[in-house]
This record gives sequence, structure tokens and C-alpha cells, in this order.
Amino acid sequence: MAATPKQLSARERILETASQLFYRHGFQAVGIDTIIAEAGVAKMTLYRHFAAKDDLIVAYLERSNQHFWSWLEGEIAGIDDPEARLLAIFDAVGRLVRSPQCLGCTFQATAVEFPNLEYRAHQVALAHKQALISTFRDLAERANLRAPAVLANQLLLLMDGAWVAARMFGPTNPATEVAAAAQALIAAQR
Amino acid sequence: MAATPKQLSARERILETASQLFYRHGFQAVGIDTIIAEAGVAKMTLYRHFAAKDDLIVAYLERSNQHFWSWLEGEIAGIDDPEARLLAIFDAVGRLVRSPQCLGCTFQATAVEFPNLEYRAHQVALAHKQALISTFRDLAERANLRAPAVLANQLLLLMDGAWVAARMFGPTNPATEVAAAAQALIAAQR
DNA sequence: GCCAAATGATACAGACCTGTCTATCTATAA
DNA sequence: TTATAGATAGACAGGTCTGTATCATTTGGC
Repeated sequence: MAATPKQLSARERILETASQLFYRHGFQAVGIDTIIAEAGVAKMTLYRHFAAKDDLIVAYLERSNQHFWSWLEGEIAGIDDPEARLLAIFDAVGRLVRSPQCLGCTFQATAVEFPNLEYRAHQVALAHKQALISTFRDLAERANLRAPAVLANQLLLLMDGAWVAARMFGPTNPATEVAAAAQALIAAQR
Repeated sequence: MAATPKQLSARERILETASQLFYRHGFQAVGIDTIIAEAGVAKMTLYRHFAAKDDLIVAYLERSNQHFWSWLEGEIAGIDDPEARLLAIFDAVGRLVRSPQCLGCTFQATAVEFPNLEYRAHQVALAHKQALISTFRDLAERANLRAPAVLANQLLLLMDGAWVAARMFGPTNPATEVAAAAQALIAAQR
């Protein structure tokens, strides 16, 4: 039973299937055999597109990164004021962590399953977090807040705490207060 | 080469070795064979003390939980004022995440490697986080802050964000601002 | 319709993992 | 001295995993 329609190319079906399985169960817990069975492709097809499982993981992470930024763009589209944009981001996070399909942050999970900082997948995850800090700092600067770099770091802690709460507690988690907390941190830098 | 002194009982040597390996590399990445080789015990000795690997993991988590609360007690010993105690906790976290031997929170890693909320190890991890919320709320109440339950949740997000940063970035991480952030969140509830 | 490229099905090698089993050794106490 | 309990060493079963190899089949471009 293929979980993904046959219209997609083999490569896309593999990536789509791997995304759902990796996100839900983790990288080490999901084997190649499970992925090809669910995607309905042959093992050699997978290995022709991805030289090794590590390459599939990296491709999945880069795809997830793109999806994340698309989602975020959508959540703050139409908002011009930089401070309002910051608040909208944390509003969106607060809403997302309440939904049952949210299982936290896949980049956090990557850092847990691949603790070595040198490892390729860990570096992709790290780059994602650094990009978030840059985004926060940029918005804080444009909002004329007092210490943009400090605030950017603090906001990352808050966001990551929210993802942790979603994974640890499930849909009913303490991250419901994340937007109010972000507002307090921003107000402290006004 | 036994990494732990022979004076300890076999059970303690197993737990001590497993602690270091599990914390550093993760649960699935560390096999029973590695643990017994490092601890210098026979395989049957391990399986006489722990019926299965899962039981060793749970025992490790409970031991880690005890160590955590001992550490926290030590960090706030001698401080009476509840608000000062809260601040001291986040000061201590901010210091800990800068040390190279800090690799984040093992309970977060547990929730990542065992996502199923029903799983025993996940529940031990969850109980640890719930106990933290209780502690925060209790201190916030005694400090006569405005919304103790809300603040407790927000502080947990902050602390978990700090642990994530330690694991993701290494010793030079954005969690250096965690104490200042906690102070801002507390001040907002004054 | 044809041909080349991509994909499917499946077996297989080699490594690793958990957990069991047996047989031997050692220390302590009666 | 001897009985008992616990530890040791190592083989082993049964399963899983990644990655390779082989060969039949299907698909897409012209």
C-alpha cells in the first residue's frame, strides 16, 4: 500500500515518504526497507537517487528547511511592522504546537540523534537555527529595539522550548504561553 | 580498559558507564556490548541486574533525575527569597550550558529517541519536566507573582531552549542570555 | 513503434544488535 | 574444607540493518 500517489516521480515519493517517517519516528528507527515499502519503490531506485542513507537524511533536512521558511513566510505575509512580524511568528508557533500533527522540531531531533557537531546532518540543523537568529536580529534591528542580538538569542531559546514542549507533552503542552513570553521579552528591550 | 574503578559494585559500574555513553551518544547508538566492555563486566552480569536494555535506560533516567535535583539544590542552597531562587536557577543553567561537558538535556533526548508518549522512558522524561513546572510555580506563588502557572510554563520553555542550544551549538551557544531572559519574564509578572 | 533510460523484484553479503546458554572461576561464610 | 552465590568469558541463536548485485519489466522521448 503506497502512501503517496504514483503520479509523483520516484525521487519525490521517496523524499515524501522518508519525511513523514523520519519526522514521526526518527532517523535511526526508520530503515531503508520501511521507506521503500511505504513509497512503493525498489531498493535500487532509492540508492540510485541517494548514494547512502546519510544523503537521504540531508536531502530530507534541506527539504524540511524550505518547508519551514515557506510556512513562516505565509504566517507573516502582509505584516509590515517588524515588531508585529516578530509577534506574529510566535503567535503562529503557539498555534502550531497545539496541533496533534506537530511533533516538535526535526532539527532538534537531528542534533540529538547525531550529536557530533562535525556531522553533515548536524551542520544542516545548526545552519537552520543560525538562520533563525539572523531573522530575529534583523527584525529586532528594524524595530529599533535596544539589544537586537541579545533579544534574537532569547527568542530562539523560547521557540526551541516550544518545540521541545510539543514533543515531550503532546498537543496539550506548556508552550501555549510562548506568544505572551515573546511579547514580554520584546517589551523588555523597548 | 575499564573506565570506572573496580571498587564499585558491578551494578554501579554498569550504571555509571551507561550514563556516560547514553548521555554522549544516545540510547540507540550505544549497544549492550559497548557498555559491558567499557564497564568491564560480563554480559550475564548486566542482564542479571537489568532484565532488558529498556530497564537499564529507565534506571539511568531515574539516576539522572536524582543527580539533576541534587545539582539544582546545591545551586540555590542558602537562598531564601523565592524570586532570588528562581533567578539563581537560571544563572546556574546559564553557567552550565557554557561548559564543554554539557550536552543538553538527556530527557529531551529521551523524548526524541522514544517519541511515543506511552513508552516508559518517555514518561520518566515527561515526569521530570512536570516536576520542573511544579517547582517554578511553587516559587512563583511564594514570590507573590501575578500568574504563577503561566510564568512556570514560560520558564520551562526558556530552560529547555537553553538545553537545546547547548546540544545544537556546543559550548558557545546563544543560551548565554537565558538568565537575563528569565529575569525579564519574572519582571513582567511582578 | 522503437530504443534507451529508469524502475521493479528479489536475493544476498557482511555487519551489528539483543538476549540466552553453558561452563569456569572466585570469594565468603559455615 | 566445603557449600553457595555471584561474576566471567565466550559461543550462539535469531533478527535487523545497510548497501550491492542480477535480471526482468516498464516508461518516456522521438
